[in-house]
Amino acid sequence: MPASAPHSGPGAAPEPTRREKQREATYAEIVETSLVLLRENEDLSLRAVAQRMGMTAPALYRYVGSYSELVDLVALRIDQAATVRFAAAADEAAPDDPAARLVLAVTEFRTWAMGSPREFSLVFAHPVAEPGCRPGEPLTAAASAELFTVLLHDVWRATGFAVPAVEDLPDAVRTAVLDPAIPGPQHLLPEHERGFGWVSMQGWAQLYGVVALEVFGHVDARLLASGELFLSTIARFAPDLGLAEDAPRLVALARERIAASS
Amino acid sequence: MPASAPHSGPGAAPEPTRREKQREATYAEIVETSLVLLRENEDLSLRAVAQRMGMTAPALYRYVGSYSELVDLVALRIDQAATVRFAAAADEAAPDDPAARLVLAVTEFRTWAMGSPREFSLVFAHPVAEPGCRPGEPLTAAASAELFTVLLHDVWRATGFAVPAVEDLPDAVRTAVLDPAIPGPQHLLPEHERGFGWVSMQGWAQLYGVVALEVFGHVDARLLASGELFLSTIARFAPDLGLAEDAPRLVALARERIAASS
DNA sequence: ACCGTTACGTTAACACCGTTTACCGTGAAT
DNA sequence: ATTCACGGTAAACGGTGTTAACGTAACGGT
Repeated sequence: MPASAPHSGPGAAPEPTRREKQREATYAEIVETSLVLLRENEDLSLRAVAQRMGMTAPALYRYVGSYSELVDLVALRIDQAATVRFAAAADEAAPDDPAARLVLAVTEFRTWAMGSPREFSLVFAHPVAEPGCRPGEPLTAAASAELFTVLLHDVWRATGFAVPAVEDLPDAVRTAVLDPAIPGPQHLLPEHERGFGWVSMQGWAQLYGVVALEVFGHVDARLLASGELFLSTIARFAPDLGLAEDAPRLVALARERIAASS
Repeated sequence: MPASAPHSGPGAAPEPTRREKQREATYAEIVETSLVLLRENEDLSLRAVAQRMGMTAPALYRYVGSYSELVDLVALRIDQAATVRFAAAADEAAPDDPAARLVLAVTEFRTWAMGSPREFSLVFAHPVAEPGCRPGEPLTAAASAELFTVLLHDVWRATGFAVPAVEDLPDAVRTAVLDPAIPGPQHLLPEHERGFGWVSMQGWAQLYGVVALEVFGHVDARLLASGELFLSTIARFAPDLGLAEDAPRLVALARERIAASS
């Protein structure tokens, strides 16, 4: 370990050397080139990425250990990029309207997924959990999940919807809720309010479920295009979030956004 | 076209000649060999299938037009085989207990999916809908979907749960419901009762969603193993099926089955 | 019973893939 | 100025889907 740079006190910034910056740059270029390939509907391969960068395939092995490692990296990057898109959608609503913010974000999630099915598959339909992955480990590609959790949390603060008591939860749920796998505001909650995490997971299951169903097309094509299945999912979940009164407005908001993006 | 066989009246059975039977046999052997490969966690490739059959890869092109066509065929076969498994699970309940039959079948669906993630992915996380697929076309690999529709229909006949009026449905939903993409008992319903199809689709979305989420592991691993997310989905949907009173019993039934299979 | 046609299988080859090996120039560090 | 790790290359191995050319055996009609 080169303690290299002078004038760097212990714990100071890593002081990236020229080599390191160069390396970091090509690292980023590799991932970015992969994104371009996906966007242009060509298949992602080491040779294709290398060729677009003016390199040869074996050179990439100086940066990634294997093809699947590249895929993991790309999936992480996609998740990040998509998340800023979701966040931007949320920001189209007023800051004091957390329900609208949540609805806009999840609607953007659906729009993005249906417009970028390859990317969606890479991030959300991948064998993310190896059997050897020990339980309780934080999930990868969780930036979007964290965003949705935060937005849901804001709704909770606004409506104060009912949340199950921690002691009433089944054992497995309680231990999972007390030690969340997704980073976010749950960690700051007092233990007796951690039931919120359970509602959050159920909501995520609803959202992921209907979007995956639509993306993979296991539903009537006409229904799919209209987005009514997605809208009905929102409408059905709204009451659990203390938004029974707001449901028509929120569904209209989502419907409008879907219509605008098609 | 050889009108070949003698004594074959018009419209009679195709009277399969020896060649045709032989062809059909190898056709089936190809698919069956593919299933074995999947079951043994080896990757499905034309060469691997051919080798196991004592043939060479190009010979398979006499039967399938391409690799992806083989995959489609295998997916169809998997769906069929899995469906008989789900039906067998349903038959473990009394014939006059349609709610239990439905719950056992969907629980078996989850168990199967988590035990055979490769097969599940092949059938349910595949680009089933090409952009050129015109709307209203019957879905492939719909045997399981049809089974669940039938079971749900039996529940409806028993409990008579509320179903939306056809004229109240959004346009896209109404046209889809009046001309269902999934074969099943909906076709026999009078038009004013076709709202059942909408409930059926919503239920399918719930089931598919939570199972896909669990299979692809985008949820806390401990939660996943316990199956509580799946159970809560059942509990949440039961009231919509007129099974509010029955919910605890049905959830207990599902929980018991999950515990037995792990 | 013969013959032509058709179906079914082979081998060889092409283009692509991930991955490993051996080699080598350049640039940073001592 | 020398050393040496880093970042690149070309060549090669085994694998994939796919096509072309070629043989052979079985069927159908006369």
